[in-house]
Amino acid sequence: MLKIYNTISRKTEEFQTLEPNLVKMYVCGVTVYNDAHVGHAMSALVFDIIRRYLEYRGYTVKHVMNYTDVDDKIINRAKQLKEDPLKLSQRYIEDYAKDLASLNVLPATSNPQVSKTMPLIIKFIEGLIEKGHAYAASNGDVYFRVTSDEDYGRLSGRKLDDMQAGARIEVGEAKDHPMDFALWKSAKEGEISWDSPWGKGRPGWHIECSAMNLAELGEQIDIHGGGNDLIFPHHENEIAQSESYTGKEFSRYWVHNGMLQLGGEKMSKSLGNIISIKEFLSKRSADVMRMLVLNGTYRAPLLFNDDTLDAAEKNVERLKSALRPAAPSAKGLAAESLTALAATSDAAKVNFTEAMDSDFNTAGAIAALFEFVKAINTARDNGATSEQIKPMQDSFRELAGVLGLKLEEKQGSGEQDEQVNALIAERTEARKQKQWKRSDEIRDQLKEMGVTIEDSKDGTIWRYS
RNA sequence: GGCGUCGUGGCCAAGUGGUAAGGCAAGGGUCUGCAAAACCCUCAUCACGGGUUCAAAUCCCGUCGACGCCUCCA
Repeated sequence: MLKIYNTISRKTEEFQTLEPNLVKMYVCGVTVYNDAHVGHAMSALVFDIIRRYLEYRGYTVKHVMNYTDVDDKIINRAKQLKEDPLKLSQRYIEDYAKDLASLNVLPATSNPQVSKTMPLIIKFIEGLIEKGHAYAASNGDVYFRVTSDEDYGRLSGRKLDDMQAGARIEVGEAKDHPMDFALWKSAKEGEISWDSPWGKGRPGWHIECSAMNLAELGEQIDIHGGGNDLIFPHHENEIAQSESYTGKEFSRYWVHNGMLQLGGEKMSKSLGNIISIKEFLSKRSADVMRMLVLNGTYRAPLLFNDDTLDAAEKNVERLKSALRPAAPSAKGLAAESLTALAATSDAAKVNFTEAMDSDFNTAGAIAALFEFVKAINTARDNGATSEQIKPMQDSFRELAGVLGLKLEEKQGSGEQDEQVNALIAERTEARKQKQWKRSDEIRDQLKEMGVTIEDSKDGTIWRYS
């Protein structure tokens, strides 16, 4: 039985879908005006892992991730670059899609964009006005009336009265209540805008997601996800809008990932402590980033530093060690040992599922994968043949795949391979002659080429590292 | 100040009532010409102070501390 921690109830609940075997999951994507950073990667990875596990559990997952391509920041950046805002955002949408692909994140089922959802957004706002949940101000802005929603604040656990202390009405705003938020913002001179019943303008941030949800998944969804920095006000406001509009419970489960921490602080554009996904991938592999996430708890802050990354890298290497073949000359394992091996494999698989069922306890799932590693490596050390360990390796690889780990050994060109093989042949000959100096020279040379070698009774094996 | 999450070995981190998973690092060993990898062994009583209970890291109260949100943010 899969259990998921639900932000709105602050409890871990049994997971039940609205429709049998179908999960409708909406995850807040990014505002596209700059390179995405590893904090975005964390969120994308968390929901990729959740999606993959749900699919492994037999669900069909409709995974929607939006792109906010209409926004103040985009407009400002476009102005700076003297580029059309929609072209700019389109450029970064394609860029982000590439980043995600290079992280082995499965593409969402659909990626709606604000600029392409405009008619529904306007219709949505009109509906809210009709129902008395929103009002058009004199300046062309439209606001959501928070006092019209009795439950306002229930996701973030805030009461309207508590929130008013810090609330301010900015100059130029025409709100009835300080906490009212913009559904539609009237356009300033020369800005990109769309026609609406309230004049030229563009939608506020929150209404987009409500509208795209409705467009892609309907009135009710199973899982709504995003970073926990979005709980208030973004998700709170989404709930207010959607439930006021449809009169139905919007999302059954609210799932929020913790923030990536760089030097004890959240990594964010506004703090300027950013490492882009591209920069990261120029130094470490996608598996390492994913392992960093898997090794932690998706809801907790994730420490991103050399120590945690080095450990993640070692973890990945260790997992890979289980996939290596046995020596061709291996003499084989007795039947009873094979039975024990199969039993270990089954137990590890159960542990994996139990961990993941428990609110996606990926750290526990990784521990289960290490059970495989130990069992496979021990079997190999004890003389199992490649054939004998293969079934367990297949199970192991399948589960690693559920977490999105590729565990690929680095590949070289055929030319390189030949060169390496030639050097190894020479070294083997030198070793036969006990010419240790020459042998070690070659080993150093190979190391410089990025090749690690291992000698054993059955010969020398090597790999790119 | 308000709301929320949390504080487990040198580091990362599972575990939410019955005497502490896993990984990294460290030390010892097997293997090796030496290495490397793998394997074996060693390594914590759970921030602090009270309380509930036959029994608590796990529940309750308090203290201290960290982080997030309260303004754009994954």
